Amino acid sequence: MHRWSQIFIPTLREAPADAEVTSHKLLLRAGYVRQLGAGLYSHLFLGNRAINKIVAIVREEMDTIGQEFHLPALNPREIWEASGRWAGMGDNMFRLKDRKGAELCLAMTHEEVMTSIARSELRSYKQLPQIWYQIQTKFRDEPRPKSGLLRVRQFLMKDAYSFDIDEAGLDESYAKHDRVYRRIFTRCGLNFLAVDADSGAMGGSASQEYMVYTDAGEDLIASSSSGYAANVEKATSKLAAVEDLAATGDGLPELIVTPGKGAIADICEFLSILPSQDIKCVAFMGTPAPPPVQGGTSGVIQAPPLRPVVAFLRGDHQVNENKLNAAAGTAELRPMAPDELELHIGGPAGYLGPVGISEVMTQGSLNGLNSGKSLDKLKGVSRENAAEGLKTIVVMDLGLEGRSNLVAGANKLDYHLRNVTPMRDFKPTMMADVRTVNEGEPDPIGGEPLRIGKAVEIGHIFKLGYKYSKSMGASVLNRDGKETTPIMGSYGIGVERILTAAIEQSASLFAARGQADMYALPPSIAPFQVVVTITNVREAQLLAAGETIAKDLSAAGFDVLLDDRDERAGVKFKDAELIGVPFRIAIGKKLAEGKIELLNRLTNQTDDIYAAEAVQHLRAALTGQQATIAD
RNA sequence: CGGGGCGUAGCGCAGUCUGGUAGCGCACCUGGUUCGGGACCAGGGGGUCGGAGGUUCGAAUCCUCUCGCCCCGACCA
Repeated sequence: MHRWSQIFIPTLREAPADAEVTSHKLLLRAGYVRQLGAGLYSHLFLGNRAINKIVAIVREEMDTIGQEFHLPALNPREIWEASGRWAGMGDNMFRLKDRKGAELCLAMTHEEVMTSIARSELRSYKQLPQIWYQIQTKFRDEPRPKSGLLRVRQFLMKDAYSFDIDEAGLDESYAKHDRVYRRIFTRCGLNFLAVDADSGAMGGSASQEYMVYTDAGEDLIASSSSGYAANVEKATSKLAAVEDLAATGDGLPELIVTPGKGAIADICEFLSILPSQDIKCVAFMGTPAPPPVQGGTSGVIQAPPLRPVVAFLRGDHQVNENKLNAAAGTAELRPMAPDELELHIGGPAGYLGPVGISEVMTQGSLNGLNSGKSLDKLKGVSRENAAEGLKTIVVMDLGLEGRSNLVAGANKLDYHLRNVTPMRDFKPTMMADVRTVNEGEPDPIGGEPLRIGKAVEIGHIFKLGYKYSKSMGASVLNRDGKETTPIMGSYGIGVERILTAAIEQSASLFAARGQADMYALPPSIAPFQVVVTITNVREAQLLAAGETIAKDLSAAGFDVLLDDRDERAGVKFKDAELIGVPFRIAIGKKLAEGKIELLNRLTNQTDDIYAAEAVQHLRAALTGQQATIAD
């Protein structure tokens, strides 16, 4: 039992002006944290208590599948060179030198250290599988720390790594983590979603993120009631059928004069067609993605040429640059300049179309390009940014598949074409899903409308494959006595983000009830489960009753904070609310009838109960609140 | 790194344009009244105005440089 009169809980009536995000304001006002610098926070008593409760849950659940380690946060340069990430991490890694001048870094993650242990210790398939985890401080020199505890430069992460002999083993380790993660987040009282994540250009192995919907989040996710959930970077949807236009004339592409109708809205109005009957063109120059396996390169490499990447989509669709990057093998896209449009497509902005692009790269050439082979060049071109004359990568979105008689730019100022039918009138390098899903579209599995919203990522599980075990040379002997590279997975949970997400989630519920800037934490992670508020400590009976009840609750195993301060009741009620403790017992006037007041802040329900029955009532309220954990 | 904003008491702010030696609310300390929803009265403590340099008789205020923090974007295994 803790006495409020003797502990340090610096609550603030007003939030510092620097805090903008709800959870940030509340964490500061409630005295959970204080800021030391950009992306650096001190956890005070309450904050640390909440974090410790989260850590305890994570540990308890992780111990059911893995073994806890504790690795150094300070790492020598060598192991990061071995994996190729000393250079790859760039400015995001904190680097320093020791007194001898040896280079070190503060680890952003621990694939390297774990793999180095595996490399030197694991010898036989009989030792596999292994799941090793730790709960430890990570350092990342974020370009822009923000949103309180959401994006910081030093934070607690539970990171786990699995080593298996084969893919089937990895699948199992991955599934174990998925199961355990769901239990952890459920026990922490979060309303979360597991979503398909963009596994990036490398490898293409599976990856799943655990997200909590909140406006404070930085990711956009799409989900539906049928259980579909995906990061918008990757999400897709079913498309309702669109009625094609009837052919005109001989049914072949027909040039029409459309002066000043460069915008889709204008051309649609001009021709009385729907945007879905028009072909949109989005053109980029793309920086090639790095090759799949990185070496420990330290020399200067000549930058590979930019690639002309042109996407054609339905007029009412938006291009998704992540998907387009994946399709074109690029890492970054910038819009084409007018002379590049002319060069690679052959038309002016506003009148770009797929018909008549003379130099379309073939799928085969693109594959070759992505594996670092031959360049499929366009002859006789000289412009610095013209990608050394690379042929144009034309990507047709699947939303155009099977369509006919569409309207498209004619690659000629003030002209469009009608009767454009994909595959007959033009052939792209490839067809791919490169559009962004929209709110309300039917999801691809159950056809239920998609909800799109911001979310914060609280965990991520990832099938790493052989990237680290191979580059760092870990191997074991298999059943046949042959050297075999173990396959790895890595799995992370952001501990502070669980706290932040829980506050955001609760605050939005309170806001919906009309109570601004209020929240209550789930009992499992709240710094205290209950506050016993003695409304007036100068009344001996109230004080004595409060002491007794707090002692009884404490003896019964609850985390109790006794507010024995000599303050007015209003101040104490306000503070009890601010610190987000889910239950409050008020000892006041009704004690004359032997009664006290139990407030469940999660349900906003108040009950008068007999003082002598406080323990049983709180126990009942707590179990009623405890989320059921399904296995 | 590009764009924007802000640094004055623990927190929120005014004062800066037009230079004259710093103020308000909350918090804090003392005394009194009050006591179930951030009390009231009286008295009090606390600030080299982010830092450095310059202009001036005189700088929170003008000029130069610099540091820090926040927001948008870029970035974010």
